[in-house]
Amino acid sequence: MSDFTVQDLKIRAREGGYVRGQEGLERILKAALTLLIEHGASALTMRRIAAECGLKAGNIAYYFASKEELLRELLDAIINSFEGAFDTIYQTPGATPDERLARVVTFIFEDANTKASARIFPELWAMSNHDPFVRDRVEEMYARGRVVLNDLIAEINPALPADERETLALFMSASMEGVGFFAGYERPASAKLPALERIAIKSFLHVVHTLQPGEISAGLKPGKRPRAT
Amino acid sequence: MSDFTVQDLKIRAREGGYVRGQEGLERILKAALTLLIEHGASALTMRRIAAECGLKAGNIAYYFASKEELLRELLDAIINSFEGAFDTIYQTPGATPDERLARVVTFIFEDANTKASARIFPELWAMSNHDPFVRDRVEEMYARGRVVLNDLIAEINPALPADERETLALFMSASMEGVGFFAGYERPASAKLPALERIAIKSFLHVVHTLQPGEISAGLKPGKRPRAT
Amino acid sequence: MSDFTVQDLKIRAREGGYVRGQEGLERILKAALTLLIEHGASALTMRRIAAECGLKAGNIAYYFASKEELLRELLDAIINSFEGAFDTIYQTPGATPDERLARVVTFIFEDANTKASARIFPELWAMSNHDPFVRDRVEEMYARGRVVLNDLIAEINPALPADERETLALFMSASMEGVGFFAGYERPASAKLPALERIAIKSFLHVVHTLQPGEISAGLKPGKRPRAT
Amino acid sequence: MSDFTVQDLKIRAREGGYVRGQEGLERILKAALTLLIEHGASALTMRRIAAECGLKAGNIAYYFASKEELLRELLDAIINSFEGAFDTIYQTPGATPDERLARVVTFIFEDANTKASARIFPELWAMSNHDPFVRDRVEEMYARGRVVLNDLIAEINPALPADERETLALFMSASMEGVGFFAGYERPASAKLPALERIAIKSFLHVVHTLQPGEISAGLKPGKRPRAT
DNA sequence: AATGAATGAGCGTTCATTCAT
DNA sequence: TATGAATGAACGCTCATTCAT
Repeated sequence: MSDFTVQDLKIRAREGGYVRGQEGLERILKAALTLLIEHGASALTMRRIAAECGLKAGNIAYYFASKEELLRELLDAIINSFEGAFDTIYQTPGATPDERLARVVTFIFEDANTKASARIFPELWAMSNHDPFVRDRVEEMYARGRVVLNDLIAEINPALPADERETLALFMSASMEGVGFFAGYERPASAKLPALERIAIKSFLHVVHTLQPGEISAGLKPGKRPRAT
Repeated sequence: MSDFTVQDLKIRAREGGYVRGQEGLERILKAALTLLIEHGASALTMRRIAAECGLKAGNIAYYFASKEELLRELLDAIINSFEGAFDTIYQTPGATPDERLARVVTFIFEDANTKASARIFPELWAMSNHDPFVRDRVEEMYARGRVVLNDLIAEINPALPADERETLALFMSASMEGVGFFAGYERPASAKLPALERIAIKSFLHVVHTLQPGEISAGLKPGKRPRAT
Repeated sequence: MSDFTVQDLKIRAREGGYVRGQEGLERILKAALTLLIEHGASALTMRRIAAECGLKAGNIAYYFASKEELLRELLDAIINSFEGAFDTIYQTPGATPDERLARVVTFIFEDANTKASARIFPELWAMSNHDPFVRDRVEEMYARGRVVLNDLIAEINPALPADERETLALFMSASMEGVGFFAGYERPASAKLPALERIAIKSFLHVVHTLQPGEISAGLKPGKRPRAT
Repeated sequence: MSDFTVQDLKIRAREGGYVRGQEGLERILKAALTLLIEHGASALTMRRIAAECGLKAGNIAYYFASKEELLRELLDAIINSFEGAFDTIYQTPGATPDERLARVVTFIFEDANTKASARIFPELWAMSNHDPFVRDRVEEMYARGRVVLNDLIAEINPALPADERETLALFMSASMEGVGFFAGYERPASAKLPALERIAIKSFLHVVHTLQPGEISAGLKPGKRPRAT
């Protein structure tokens, strides 16, 4: 995933379609992805997509009943691609759980330094604000990504109950996403990515190792907690 | 700021205008903000803004020479409002630096649970991607917010050199922003915000207290570091 | 007239108006004329006129009930100015009628080489195509200019009946106007103006001197006539 | 050409289009020409053109990428039409050069008495004032028309040097244009066209026959010349 | 006498979509 | 499959005009 490009877009097979039809479908979706990356969601007009893939606007209607349908298929393809990358990379073997956790962080940060990720994710976030379909798909993607973190937390800190484990995974995932936004590809702070990565690994490992069951549960005044650490 | 709403938008005074003109200006910018929050940046068309505030499109052009100018004034007003809130809240006195840091985290997370923040910030991020003006203003706002974190880090861990302090402030700020995205207002995980807040406070305080000068500098394999924690 | 500028615009006195009112009126009309000369009839919008004279668009409505009224007053002022110039210069004394006719031609050609004339007249012609008011005023102006030519023709060739005299005056006037269009100020052929002037004088004088009564009347095949000359 | 109408507009073939597309193109340009003739250049708005030819404004944009492009194609079509007419009529054989010159004058004056010419040319002149593209195309058209006059002058008065011949052709062309403006179709003086035509033929033939080489060159006081005729 | 504020109509243009070919 | 042609709605913006201040 750290070098995901337009070429890697995973596009659904066309039901009962001929080879030619599948080709057209892929050309259209890859053109749309290129535009999304290079010029943002506002560039996703039927005409521009058509121009980008050498077809005419009218022809796109043959493949997609509406623009909305096109966008949803594009979103599916994008998310499938990222999820595929997640699967591959999370399976990377590592000596200890700590090392494997560190490796996941490294991978996420490398990905954030990628043009495709740095451009696509903010667009997805903005879209998901007002399009429930996008919101659900994006949420689903992240949930799937958190599974790996969850497993690692369970290995490192088996005493932690499942819901607290999930909250912790969410914290780490969200934290890394935030760092990606601020210090990703072409961001002014992107030079600080290695240092941020070390901070992330250090603090994540510490909290995973030291979090006590019940420590983050409700009823405790958050303002008081810190001193206890 | 944690309950910032459209009503709180800080709008510049109109020079030499009548009362009616000032009202018009405020109606327009508040209508634009409402649309941004409720329907996203793509809803910011002159006609929709006009309809939202009960004016006609031509009259909007009387107040703003171009749509771009309107958007920039809106952005200024939004950011001024947030910065004003920052100032107020950061000045809240606290017993110890740890407590004040915890309070900042609490504040940020409360704000993330606000509809306005949860809706506005993702839009700003998406706009930033293709509008340098937006990017600069947003970046400037966050930089200003990091100053407070910086000061707190310096109090807690005076040995840390300035650049590492800044990187750490960036990490915390970005981390909180990410959590806000995932667990903010109307997000499925928003119920977990209190727990996430405790994790954030715990891990931030730990890393601020324990980070050694040079520890995050280049030359160290990030994959090896974690074990040291 | 050969050095007519915006400053020379003759503006009607404002009935019962105060000094200040007269000033405003003149500022507006001179601004309009400047725009007409510099940027053409399409630049004559209320806003641009207002901006040109330092007023606001709303204020122009105080002086002129409508844009049409403004344009008609502008047209009156322009035509009065040109007619005034006609009067002055046609009265220039000359030794012989031939010399006076030559002097008129010289004057007309000098005027054609003027920025104001070269810019204003084509606009007037275009306007007059679809605005009867403009057409009538322009026609009236030229008719008045032809009176002088008429008198000169009567002096040189007294045998010519009045209607043929008028036709001849019309021919000369129209001919000069055409040359002005092709070789006037900033036209590619404007360097040829002196030579064109000599051709005009030579041919006009010849035809005025030699035209026989009835020679141009109907009933004669125009295709046959030439050989008789 | 003397009876050039909208129907005769020469419109370029549409490449690779359907029959329907060619029809659409012609409907649009003819509608535009009709508006230019009937209501002037200011009537050439996309919506009015669309209404005139029974299409919708959006469809005009399908044929022409911009209004400017439409206007340029219209101008090309108009000028091609006039030039085509020029070619046809100038080739008309005539007994003597004098007769052929007279015939050209007759033709030009007949054309001036045409609604299309009387309306189109003033608009073209006005457009020329602020649109270099129009200026160049119009100038080119007239230059092409002058070639015929040039050839006739060379036949009648071979001693005249080329540049003086060209100046003389310009004078005649401009003179006729001016007469067309004053006495063309629907002008109050249009009844006098036959008489003006005879004057033109008489005076043109005289000056072409009698002009001496060098006579119109610089150095001679124009005010003195006339007496010599 | 002048400005500020507002309107309704229209501008050139782009958009997603439909449908015949 | 693919294009050409057409539509209706909306876009940002300018216009002349009106009216309260």
